[in-house]
Amino acid sequence: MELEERIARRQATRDDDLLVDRRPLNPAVHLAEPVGRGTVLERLLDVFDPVFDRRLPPDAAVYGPKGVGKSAVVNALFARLNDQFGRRKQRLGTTTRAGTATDTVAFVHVDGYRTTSEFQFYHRLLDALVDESVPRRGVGTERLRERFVQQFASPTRKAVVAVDHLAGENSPSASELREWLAPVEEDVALVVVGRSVPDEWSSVTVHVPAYRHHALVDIVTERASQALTSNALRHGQARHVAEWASGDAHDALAAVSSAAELADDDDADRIRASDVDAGIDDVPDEGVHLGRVFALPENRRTVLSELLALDPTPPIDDAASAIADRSDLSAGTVKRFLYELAEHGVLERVETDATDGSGRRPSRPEPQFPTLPFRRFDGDARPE
DNA sequence: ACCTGGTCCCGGGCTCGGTTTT
DNA sequence: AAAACCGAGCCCGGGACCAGGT
Repeated sequence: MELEERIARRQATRDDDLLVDRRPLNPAVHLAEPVGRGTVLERLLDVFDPVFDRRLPPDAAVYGPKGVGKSAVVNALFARLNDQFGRRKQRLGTTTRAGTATDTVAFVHVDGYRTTSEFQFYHRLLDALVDESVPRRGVGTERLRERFVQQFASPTRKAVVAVDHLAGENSPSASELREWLAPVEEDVALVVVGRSVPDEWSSVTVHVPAYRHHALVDIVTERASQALTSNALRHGQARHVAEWASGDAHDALAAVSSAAELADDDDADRIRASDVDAGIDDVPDEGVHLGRVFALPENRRTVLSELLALDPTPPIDDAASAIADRSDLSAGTVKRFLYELAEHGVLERVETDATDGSGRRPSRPEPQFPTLPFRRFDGDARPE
């Protein structure tokens, strides 16, 4: 920790709040330096080894269960490698004459949650590769693709593109990505990141295993020490949460974050057992990652936060009209959003037992993500 | 048979960048 | 140079239709 940070923390603690800085506990935000992922990093560096000779590495699939730091590792590694081997961004349409510059390999990391169409795919890549702003509207997909392909007109220009969160409901599939990259397949390597290896994947694979217990305890302890006053989270509590999360850092951080907020709201001077229990309780089994919720379009997120304000959750129809009253969306649209979110696993429809009259029984939309951290962190610390 | 919940899908409007006309 | 126009993707609204329960 830097000296300045330490001093800032002292100042912040003067009002003796338990919670000094909640950001390190945000489960959707990765640390610049991944903890406990040494072997995975080595394995990835093996795959990317050709780049040290300025050659293009092979395609690769990075896979492993939820919350084990796949994105964290790829994100951190790509940032460093791009600093090392990527060239400064260049203007659209200008290419360096062959031989006047050394070969460069740009490393670009895009999020599949936010990249749902071919247009957006090229847009994000161009945004990372060129200096000037890339139009979001008013220009066709065809045109963007041409500009993208043009980036690789120079034989010295290459790129490694990582697409995160593959196999999400709206995320593109590996075969779609291959199609989109087909015009530049000689110059671009594709790295896919997801829960499993895509079908018919014939290139390299790198497995990211769940965190071991002690590694997860380290992560929780490290982040808690940055976020809270000292000893606010006891070691036994960290171990307890890590045990419960069984290797899933997202769930563990969500639980600790909620526990800290609850304790802080009560002006407690340390996290109590009841806070930990409540924090754990707020994290659904088999829920979705908060990062995925934060990646939703703004209107869906406002619908979600309005939904959380309704307690207890009413049946979908009532919920939709209540939310519509408080927003500028129509009840029909809100209803459709709720059904879509349930379809994508963000909400779960729970059948009510109300049997008023005839017709099919309605269901209530229950959140399938940690709601306390959602309320605290939505809007801030969103990448891109 | 009838009712209500749930799914699917498409037209139109919005916004923004590019292009043509004034 | 400014203004008017056009066309791109995206989002909302809502209708048509299907599913499940009495």
